Amino acid sequence: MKILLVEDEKKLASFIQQGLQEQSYLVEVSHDGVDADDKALKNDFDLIIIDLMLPKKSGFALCKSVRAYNPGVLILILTALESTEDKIQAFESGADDYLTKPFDFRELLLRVRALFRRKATQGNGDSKLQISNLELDPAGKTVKRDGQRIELTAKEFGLLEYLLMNRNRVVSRADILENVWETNFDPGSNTVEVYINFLRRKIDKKFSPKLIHTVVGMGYVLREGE
Amino acid sequence: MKILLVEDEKKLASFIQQGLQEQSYLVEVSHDGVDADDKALKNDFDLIIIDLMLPKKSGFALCKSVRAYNPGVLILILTALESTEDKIQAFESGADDYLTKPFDFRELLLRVRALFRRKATQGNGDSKLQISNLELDPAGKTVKRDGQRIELTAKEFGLLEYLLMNRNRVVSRADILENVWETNFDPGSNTVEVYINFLRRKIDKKFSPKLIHTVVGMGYVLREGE
DNA sequence: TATAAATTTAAAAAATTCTTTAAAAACTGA
DNA sequence: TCAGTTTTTAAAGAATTTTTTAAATTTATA
Repeated sequence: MKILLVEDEKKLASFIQQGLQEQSYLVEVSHDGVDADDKALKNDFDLIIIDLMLPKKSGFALCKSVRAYNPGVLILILTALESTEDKIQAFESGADDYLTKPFDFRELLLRVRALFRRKATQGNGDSKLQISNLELDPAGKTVKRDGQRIELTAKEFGLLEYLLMNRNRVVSRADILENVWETNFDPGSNTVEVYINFLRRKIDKKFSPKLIHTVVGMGYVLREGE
Repeated sequence: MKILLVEDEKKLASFIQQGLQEQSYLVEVSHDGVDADDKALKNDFDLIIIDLMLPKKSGFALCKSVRAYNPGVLILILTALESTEDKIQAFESGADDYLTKPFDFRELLLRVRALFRRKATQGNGDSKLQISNLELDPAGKTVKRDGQRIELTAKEFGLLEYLLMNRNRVVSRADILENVWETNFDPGSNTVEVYINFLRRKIDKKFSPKLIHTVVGMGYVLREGE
């Protein structure tokens, strides 16, 4: 994932850059609006993080211009201003999200992840996920097994989607909690187990082959073979 | 996993030490920056937890110096200071993560685990491992011999994966304990031997050539030749 | 070859992990 | 607010895995 960070405060920029790189994102930094516009045009970034207060070209202007020639890119606005006015203007300029300084780095990370996730489920609007006779449509939020529509709640859907994105891969409870529940910890609760059970009841019980398998001591996996 | 804890407040240090040891991490404690620097140079720690306020040598200085001669080690900074300035400085000094006091011990544990996980997944492509007609898929946690699926438990799988990563290399019982059981000591038990035999029964007994070999007095090795 | 050390094997005991159910808590929408 | 739904917590029992124990076997060496 390639990210362009546009921030003129150099210390903050390098702090954010480092943090993102540790999460193995590819990060380029630009310190003013004109340079950023240039870089954005030449490279294919997935996400552009823009500080509103920029030299040479305002964040809003940059946002608009980038959006004009690249409708697909994600844009996250950073700013010291909390005003509703500014939020509105940000979104009107084409931003996808908005974060007020000062912020906790973890929060930035959360937003970034959420944006990518959103894009991922959006981008393949027509590419449904499937395995065996189970089909999931991320756009329409529907699930079918043997052509038969199955109703899932939001969490159930999220879990199934995650398992499906990782089919044939064993995912641990921690992986699931992190990606579906978006929390890293769980002091001894069994939410995941319970939801696996919910899913099994709905998508596996009356059908064959069984798709959800538990791998004791490791996690769960969605696959056709035993 | 070996951890060095650098914290001058002795009560807090021993509290953290105890908590980490209960999670079976190996923990050494140092009460000042100079001693810590010394220890870090002589031993091969996986993680160093550093309190910023230290006698003799500041946390930042320690962090930098440790990072200079050991780029691979993980560093977690503890501090009473909440300022963004300090966070930035911490990351600039080469820290991997940052935690503000007072903290819930479980949160510390979380961070520690996350750091280890991050480190582990860095070099870890999910490419399959194989030797002769034995194949192991780290992502799907499956093992095949002659194309035939073999069921292994978590520990058996971990052991085979380790042997496979070290194929043609004799690994001692101590190596195995450290890397598969993640403990360095074993008060006169034969767990490793027992597990080697579980594995032999499952992956070698009905197949040829034999792959697991005993090197008396040294350990075990996975290889094709005798 | 005899003896001690190291390794293998099998069985049981202990510990952990999973499933399932039920009920409490937290949301949601009328 | 209230009823219905969804999500989370809790707990018991089942299933499986891990560890221990101890005896049998093999290997090294004096």
